[in-house]
Amino acid sequence: MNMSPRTSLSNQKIRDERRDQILHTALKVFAYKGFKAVKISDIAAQAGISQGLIHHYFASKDEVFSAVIERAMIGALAAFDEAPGASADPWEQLTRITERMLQGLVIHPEYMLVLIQSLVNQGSPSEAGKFLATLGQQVNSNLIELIKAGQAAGQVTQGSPDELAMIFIATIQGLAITQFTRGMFIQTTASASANFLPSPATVLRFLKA
Amino acid sequence: MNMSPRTSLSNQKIRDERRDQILHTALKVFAYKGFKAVKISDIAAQAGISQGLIHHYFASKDEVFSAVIERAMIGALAAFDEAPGASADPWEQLTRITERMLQGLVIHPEYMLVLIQSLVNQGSPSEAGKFLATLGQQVNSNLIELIKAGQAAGQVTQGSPDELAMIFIATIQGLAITQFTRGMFIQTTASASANFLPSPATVLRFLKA
DNA sequence: GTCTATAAATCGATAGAC
DNA sequence: GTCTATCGATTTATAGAC
Repeated sequence: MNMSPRTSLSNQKIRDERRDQILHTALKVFAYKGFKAVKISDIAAQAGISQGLIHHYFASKDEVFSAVIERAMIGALAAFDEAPGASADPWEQLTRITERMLQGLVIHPEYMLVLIQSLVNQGSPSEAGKFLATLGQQVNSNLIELIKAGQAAGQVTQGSPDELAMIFIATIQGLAITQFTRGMFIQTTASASANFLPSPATVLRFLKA
Repeated sequence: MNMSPRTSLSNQKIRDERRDQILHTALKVFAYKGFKAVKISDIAAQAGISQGLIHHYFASKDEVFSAVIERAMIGALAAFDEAPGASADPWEQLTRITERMLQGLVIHPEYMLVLIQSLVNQGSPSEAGKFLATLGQQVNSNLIELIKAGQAAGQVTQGSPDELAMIFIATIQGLAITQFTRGMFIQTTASASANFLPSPATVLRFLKA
């Protein structure tokens, strides 16, 4: 079994790309249909490969889903990462994080949707629940710290930081659903604004001191 | 076929009760697992009856789900119904509606959850989507009218009523999810407030003029 | 590495007994 | 009105060819 380094590297690259391709496709499919309603063949068809090949890269449907959830959760956490020359002003940070999340909902609604799918459906793979619980706590505590800092600076209204963080997360999650179901509840009267998400300032209004 | 009235009435009562029992059980099961993940046998087991009996009352699984969605949607609309001696003050009405919805989330989280399940999952029975679209528009326009009235009275902040209504609905939906997943993200530090929903006043803060 | 064919399990729906 | 038994269709996962 003498493999040249070149072949070995080449194969590894193909493997990585396929794996990535499968996860990328699976994200969209799972986000719109939920774990149980998705058939392996759905992902395969959308990715333009065979059912069998997916099982070559992932042992089971559960494993694909868990990998998708882990990715999405890490993406959600990334919204809290500091930009290079970021200010330390709490309110500006809250605004920027909200901005990122709202933009994320417009550009890649699948990330938040698949998380909601996993949250809402008992019977999703238990492995996926682990990522959600662990990384969800990080999101929550990051947010609470920021709210406390904002309160100390007199920018954020007084009140339980836990309660305020709960509403913030709830609003973002709810907007993801609204974004997804856009078109169902739109009035026939022309109202262009109904087609877009609210501004960060509007979302954060309930926090303003 | 000479049936005495008494037997006929008796049978009808049994039929109505069974049907109600099935829908009541199905609501909970569908809310926690989503349409596709639910087996007819799950509902049957939870209701203490046989699989076959469910098919005796409903032609298909789709039909059970649609009936559940219709019930839940009518329940959501009911939050807008006027109480007997209700005031005409817009802000008071908003507060009362919010209060009812939040109480509903605590007492019967299944109603909102099953609606979210149906909203989020493509591949739910199309019949169910009809109820959602029709009744969802009613909820939305009721809310928008109330917000406009509040703005005219100087109680609600200026801004697009559509946008504000969107955030309100998003927050309620998101809180339903939060309520459902309570326990996953609770910090180890003692914080009793993390176990409860926010007050109507806090939820409505973003609307306050 | 990728595909086709198939095995094995699951589940919605039906048929018929009580 | 209710239950048990079964059919038929769907779908995950595997086996083997290319």
